[in-house]
Amino acid sequence: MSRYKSYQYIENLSDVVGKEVTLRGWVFNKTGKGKLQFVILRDGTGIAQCVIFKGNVSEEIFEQAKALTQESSLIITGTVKKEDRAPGGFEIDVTDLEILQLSKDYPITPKEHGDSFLIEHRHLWLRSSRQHAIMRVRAAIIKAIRDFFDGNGFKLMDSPLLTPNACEGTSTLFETDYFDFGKAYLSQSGQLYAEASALSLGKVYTFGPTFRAERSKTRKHLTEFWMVEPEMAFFDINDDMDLAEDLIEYIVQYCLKTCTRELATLERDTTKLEKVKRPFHRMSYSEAVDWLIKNKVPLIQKDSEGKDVHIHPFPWGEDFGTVQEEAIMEQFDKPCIIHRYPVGAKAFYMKQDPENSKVVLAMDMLGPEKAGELIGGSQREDNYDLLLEKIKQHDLPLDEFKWYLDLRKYGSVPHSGFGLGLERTVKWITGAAHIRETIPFPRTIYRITP
RNA sequence: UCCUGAGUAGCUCAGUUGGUCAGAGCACCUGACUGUUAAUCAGGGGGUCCACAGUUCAAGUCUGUGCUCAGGAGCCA
Repeated sequence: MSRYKSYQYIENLSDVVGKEVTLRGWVFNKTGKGKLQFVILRDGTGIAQCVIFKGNVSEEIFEQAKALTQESSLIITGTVKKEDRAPGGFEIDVTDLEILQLSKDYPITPKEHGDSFLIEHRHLWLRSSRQHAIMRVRAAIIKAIRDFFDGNGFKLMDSPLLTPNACEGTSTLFETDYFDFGKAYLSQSGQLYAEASALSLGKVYTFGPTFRAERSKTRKHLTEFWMVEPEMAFFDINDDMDLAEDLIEYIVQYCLKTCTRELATLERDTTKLEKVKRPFHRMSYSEAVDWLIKNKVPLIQKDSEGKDVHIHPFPWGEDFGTVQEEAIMEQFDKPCIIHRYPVGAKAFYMKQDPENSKVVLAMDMLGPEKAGELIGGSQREDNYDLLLEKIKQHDLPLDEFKWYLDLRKYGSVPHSGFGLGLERTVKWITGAAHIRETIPFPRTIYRITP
């Protein structure tokens, strides 16, 4: 057996009550009272209280214990006992300890800190209990996503990150100058490639980072974020919405089951998450507009002087902003899908509704508790001529989309898909105040370090 | 890009109408303490009040410009 397999971790202490163990970790906190020192040790899997009593160890060991500082690294040996007074529920009666490195002036104290101080110390902030819990929930959500798709006949088919053009034709792209043949861009969506993959493997998903050079500066936006995008041959918009509901229900229920301790650390009200069961709410864009009009929610626009202008009643055809989405979601305690948006509000590749040429077969899933847009998806335009027309209308470079049009030329089928924003999902489930807490090292418009 | 707000000790902040106004708590150092949970008690060190210019007898405080940060709009997941 290799050596590391015998390492004892705090999360498994319940198996070794009464035995002597050796733990490796960092000083999370320390308090003392004369001849008695309490060291809260963290090892990545949890925290355990280690007690050093002057009478039980050599003078040298006791002096070392007294000198320990926050985030010093150490190896500690002692007997495990169950102790309700101790954080974590177990206590180590220490017989020996070895300091690996004594930390000095660790910047993040157990007291309060401001947002910008913490984000500047993100590399250390990750060690604190809330951030630790959020990262564990993030890992659980990623596992839930992969388990869900792998268990339902999907194949992982990753899309390239370097692309020759904008997927949705907007100008919010990061440029690179490396290639001799001209500019290349960082991908803002893997969808177009996922469509090609779906026509090979049937049901696929692509899961990776995406990049948006939008100059957004809010607690819901990142410049670099992760997105999972399933794409399914033969799925229509209704299948697409059903799948989105199944996925979200699975993720939330998986987290409730496996992240009890983390959600408790985060003081998340889990009764709200327990309500996230199918069927979710659904309404068409037109029904949503009727609701906004009935409830006197205006369209808010800026005039030439930058002042807000409230427009009553909400005009059909305008896209929803945060005000409209939050107003609609206030009445619901589980997600709501809004579908069949006006043609002008959505991307070029979305299929026109055969029953109403003014709308496309698009759908957005909004989360409760001000979670915002979690999912955006659609049935794709599968008719060659209509898609060609749309590409021309949007002034997109036809050369770059030739391969994409081929998908409608050689065995075109109805197909659908959607994108789920990973960090927005993490933010919602953990109740994190800001999206930058939901990714290990956030990239935003004014921050690239650490 | 636009709008709003903030910048004082390592951290979080107070500082009134311009005049003992360089302050507190925490962190750190020294000492006391056998049950601490953000321990407690006593003592100690620690400052480019974001920068520059201006008004004034006098600016942390008022004015202007700049810098940095925050979160909201738009855009989006």
